[in-house]
Amino acid sequence: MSHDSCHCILLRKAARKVSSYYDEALAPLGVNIGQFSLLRHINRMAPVSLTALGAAVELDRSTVGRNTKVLEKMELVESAPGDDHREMVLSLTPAGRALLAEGSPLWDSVQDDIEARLGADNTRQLQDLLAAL
Amino acid sequence: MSHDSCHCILLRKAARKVSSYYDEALAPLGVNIGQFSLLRHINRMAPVSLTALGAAVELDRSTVGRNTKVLEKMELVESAPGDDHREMVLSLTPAGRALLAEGSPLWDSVQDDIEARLGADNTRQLQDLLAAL
DNA sequence: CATGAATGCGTGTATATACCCGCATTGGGC
DNA sequence: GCCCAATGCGGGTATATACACGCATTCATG
Repeated sequence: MSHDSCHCILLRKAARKVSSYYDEALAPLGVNIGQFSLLRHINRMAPVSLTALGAAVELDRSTVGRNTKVLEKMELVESAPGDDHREMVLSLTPAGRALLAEGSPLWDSVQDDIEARLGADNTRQLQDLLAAL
Repeated sequence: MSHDSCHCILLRKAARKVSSYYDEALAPLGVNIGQFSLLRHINRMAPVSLTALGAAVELDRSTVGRNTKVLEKMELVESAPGDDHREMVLSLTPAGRALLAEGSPLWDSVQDDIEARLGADNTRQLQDLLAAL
């Protein structure tokens, strides 16, 4: 069987490699794919709490908190106390929205490259397989 | 198209999720899948330098150095200066070999579970697709 | 309305991962 | 045999990620 290559390690390698594609494309904007993905989610969900954002991106709340703090320092995201004073609600700054607009075509192009390399059927198949894990 | 879900983010999610399967199985031994994978490689390649090990697992040398340092503290791996005095060569301690023997069936069982869930054909397909990325 | 449970966060700690810099050692050209 | 380039490493820094703990706030129940 395939009892030599660990599925987990192969997945990690693939994730690192593919991440680097997106990171390179977004590098001119000074953000990486993880940050860009967060910006997209914040844009769509704003004003959004850390907990809700974490649930949406399936990352630990503390992870999201630390990652968004970097985006705040870059002045792409701003946070304010929510109506519920326990919450911090996040939204994009104008600069954040601008970056999203600039980055979208770059993101699209990486996405298209990957789909072109794999083919449409294989792309769908890959997504299905990943979801089935 | 699939222009909503980022291939990269999906891959990362899948990698985290699958990693957790292996991690849970190996938890009784006190190591995670990344460490277990390193132990396997060191066992196969010993005595091996950090640079060679990094090339084998496709990780940065400094990453491998830091990860193996943890394994050294656990006394699963030992390091010694190589013939070339710039190199540090790694090998498993008896405890490391014992852990590898104990862990192998646990690793196999996660591997089997995944393959059973996907099916043999899909497993192969997934590996091919990951390699094509 | 008062109090204990639940919720939301920040921080500490640990691993994973990369890149860069500086130091030590080695090796090749002369 | 000497010197400079190449190689190997450690440590600094930065992000990614999770879990556990403690604090503040809210809410539900009596």
